[in-house]
Amino acid sequence: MRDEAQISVTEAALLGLLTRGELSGYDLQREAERSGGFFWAPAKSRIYAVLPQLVARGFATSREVVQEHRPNKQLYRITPLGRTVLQAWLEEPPAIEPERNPLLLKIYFGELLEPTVLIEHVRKLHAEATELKRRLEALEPAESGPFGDLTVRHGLEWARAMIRWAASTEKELEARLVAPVH
Amino acid sequence: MRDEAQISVTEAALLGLLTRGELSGYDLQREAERSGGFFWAPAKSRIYAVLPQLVARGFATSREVVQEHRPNKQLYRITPLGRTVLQAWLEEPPAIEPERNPLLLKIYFGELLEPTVLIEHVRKLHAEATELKRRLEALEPAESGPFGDLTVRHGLEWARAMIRWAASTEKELEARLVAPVH
DNA sequence: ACCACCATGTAACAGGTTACATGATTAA
DNA sequence: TTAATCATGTAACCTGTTACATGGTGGT
Repeated sequence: MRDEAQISVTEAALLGLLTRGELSGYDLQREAERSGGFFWAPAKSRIYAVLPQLVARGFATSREVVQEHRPNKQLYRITPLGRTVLQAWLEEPPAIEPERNPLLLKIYFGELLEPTVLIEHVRKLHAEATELKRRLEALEPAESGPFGDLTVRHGLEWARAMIRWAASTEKELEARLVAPVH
Repeated sequence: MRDEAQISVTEAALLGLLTRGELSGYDLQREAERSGGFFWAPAKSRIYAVLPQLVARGFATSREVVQEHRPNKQLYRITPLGRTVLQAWLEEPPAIEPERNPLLLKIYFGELLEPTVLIEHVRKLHAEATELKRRLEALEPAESGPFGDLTVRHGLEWARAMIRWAASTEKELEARLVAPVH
C-alpha cells in the first residue's frame, strides 16, 4: 500500500457504502443522508466530484445504465483494490478532533453580549439536541445495520449530555441576569 | 451592516481576543491555544494570514514595535468597526453542525473490521476523553475568564458522555467477540 | 552544546460549500 | 398545476492544513 492510496473520510464513506452494493451518486447521497447523516453528510456536488476520482484511481468501476423514463445513471462498484484501501483506512486509529464549536466561542466572549441573547443561543442547542434525541429514539434498531446501533447510542449520549449542559447553563445565565457578576 | 462585513469563526475569535487588548499574532496563537484551545485552535499560518485581512477591511489596526533583543512585531488593535462586526457575529444564532466523526464511520462499517481493531478504536476515544476530563478538572475556575467556566463545563459533559459511551461500547463489542452476531 | 522561546511569514495543497444549470416523470 | 423525485454535474469561492524558511536570545 503506497502513498497514493491515502483516502479522505468522504472517499472512505463512499467506498464503505459501495461494499453493500452497486450504487449511483444519487443513491449514495440518499443513503448517506439516511444512515450516516448524523455523523457524515457531504454535499452532493462533492459526491459527484469524488466518484470519478475513485474510478480513476482504480478503487471503483462504473457502468452507465440507460433508463426509459428516468435520466440515465452511472452505477459504481467497488474493486478489490478499493476494498484494500478502505480496509487500511478503517484500521487506522481514528483521528479524534477537538470540537470546533462556534457556540462555545460566543459563550466564551459572553461579556460582549446581552445575557438574554446568550440564553437564546444556548436554548437553540437545547432544542437541536432534544430534536436529535427524539429522532434517534424513533429509529427502529434494525434500521441502522448491525453496528449502526452503536453509533445511534453515541448520538444519544451526546444529545443527553448537551441537554444537561444546556439546562444547567440556561439556569446559570438566568441567575447572572438577576445578580450580575462584577 | 453589509455583506462584506461577514466574518469567519477564526476572524471572530481573533477579534474577540483583541477586545481584551493589543496583541501580536504570536500572542494570539498562545492565547488561543491556552484558553479556547479546547474548542478552537487554528494553525499559526492561518492567524498570520487573517490578521492583515482584518486590517485591510478596517476591523483592526496594526503598528510595528521595534524590539532590541527580540524580533520586531506587529501589534493589532480592534477598531470600532471591528467591534461592530464582531458584535453582529456574536448575536447571530450559532450554527450547530452535525458531528463529522471518522470514528463513527469506522464503527458504522464495523462488519468490515476485526472486532479487536474496533475495540482498539473505541479505547482510543476513551483515553482521549479521559485525558480531556483530567485537564479540564485541573483548571482553576478563574483561569478561564468570567464565562470560560461555562465552556469548561461543556467540555466536561462531553467527556463524561464519551467515557460512558466508550465503556459500554467496549463491553458490547467484547460480548460480540465471544458470541458473534450472524 | 542544545533546546525552547520569540516572531513572522510563504507555498503547495486538501477538502469542502453554495449557487447555478438542466429536464423528464409522477403523484397530490 | 404544483411539487417532489430522479439524475448529474460545473463554477466560484472559502477555509483550513502541513511543511518550509529564517534567525537571535536565554536558560540548563
